[in-house]
Amino acid sequence: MSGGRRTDRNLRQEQAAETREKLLRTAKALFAQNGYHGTPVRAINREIGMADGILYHYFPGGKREMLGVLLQEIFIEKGKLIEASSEELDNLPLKEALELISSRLTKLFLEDKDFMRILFREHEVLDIEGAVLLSKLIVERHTWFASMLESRHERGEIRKMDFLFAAKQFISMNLLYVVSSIIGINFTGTEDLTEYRLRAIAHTVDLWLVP
Amino acid sequence: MSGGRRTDRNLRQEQAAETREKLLRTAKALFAQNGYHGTPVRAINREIGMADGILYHYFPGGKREMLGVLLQEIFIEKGKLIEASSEELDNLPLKEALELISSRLTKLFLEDKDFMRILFREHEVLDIEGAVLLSKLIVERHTWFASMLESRHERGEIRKMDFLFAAKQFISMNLLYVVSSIIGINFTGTEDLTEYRLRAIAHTVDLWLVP
DNA sequence: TAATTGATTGAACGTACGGTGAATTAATGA
DNA sequence: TCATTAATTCACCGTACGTTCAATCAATTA
Repeated sequence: MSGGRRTDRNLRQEQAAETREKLLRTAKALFAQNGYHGTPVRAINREIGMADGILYHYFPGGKREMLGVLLQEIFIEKGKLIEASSEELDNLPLKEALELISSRLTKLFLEDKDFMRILFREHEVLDIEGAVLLSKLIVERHTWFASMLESRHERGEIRKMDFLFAAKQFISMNLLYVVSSIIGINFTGTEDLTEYRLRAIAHTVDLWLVP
Repeated sequence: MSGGRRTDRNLRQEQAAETREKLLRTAKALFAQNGYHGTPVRAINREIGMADGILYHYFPGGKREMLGVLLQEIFIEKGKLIEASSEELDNLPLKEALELISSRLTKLFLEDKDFMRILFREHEVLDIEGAVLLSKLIVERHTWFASMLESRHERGEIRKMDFLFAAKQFISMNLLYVVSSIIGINFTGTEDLTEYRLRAIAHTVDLWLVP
């Protein structure tokens, strides 16, 4: 109207993309809040104030396709986080290194806690191997962490031990808390995550440092 | 007919109890196989070859009531298992004691693995605090285990450390494997449970024994 | 302006499910 | 034998859900 020609090439495309994006964001929020099975397609449409058919215009595969798209999104994001600055860890003292690893691992899962719950509680709805991707992510960290421990041993910082298992143990302890909090069953006897993590690290350092 | 008086007091009661029991056993099997939400009431009735209304005759609360009954059953059973022979552990060498604890913990969860999955994946269907009971069961083991460690330290068998946390760590490592296998996501990078447990124990003993 | 394209609508479909209740059947006790 | 009791049947209800599609509307283009 009052504006000039056309500020963007096509308004339609732009609005369509916006609608699609709104659908995705709303679905993610509702999935997080009520779970996948707990979220009717209608609730998503209603939430953005559009009619029932709209979701199938953008996602012919329906609800399931949306979940797939969202999971891929999440995994790409997580991948970036965990890859960040692997080498700087080597130069930190054991305690700080453990602290960093622990906090990253925790963040990795808990920053999308409500949504991640779908992976744990409803992952049978996925044909794609979301679960496999996730466990690969973790298992690869085991060997990576173990080799870090080994080099620390060679530097004389920590005692000799089964490094792979030490890595598994440390990661397990952190993971169990996270998994517990995601599936809603407290296995660790702790409410306060930060305190738990700090004590876990102190305990581990105490056992690992050369006597 | 050919038999004498009446071998049992009342045939009706007997058959009714049998029907009720058949319903429970069938429900447990189907719940384990397909999950709670994945098991229609009709499937249970069809499986025992009876009509649709029958389930509500014995369980007015429907499907949900059945799950409640089954969970109580399971928890009573588990309680008995974990209580067994606490003191004999004290007299075993560290390695054997850890082995026993680890195997009991594993058995506790895995002997009803398929059914336990409901607790982890669908426990939101329960008003009753099945999850709370379960975590209590675990957390109480932490302190029990920690005090066992402390007395071993006083006997000079193991080094000084944060005993509560040592207990948590050991139990966590075992639990994570079990939880992984129940929810179907491999967090431990291991397929063979027995080997995993043995190595975990060897690693732990190595760290704990007095140098 | 007129034709075209595709985004959006909303009523409707089919199905699966949990649940109900009056009718039926068979065992029980008088 | 007959009345009573309760186990069992099954047709039926209401609802929630995922999904479809012909119709409508608005933006774009010729």
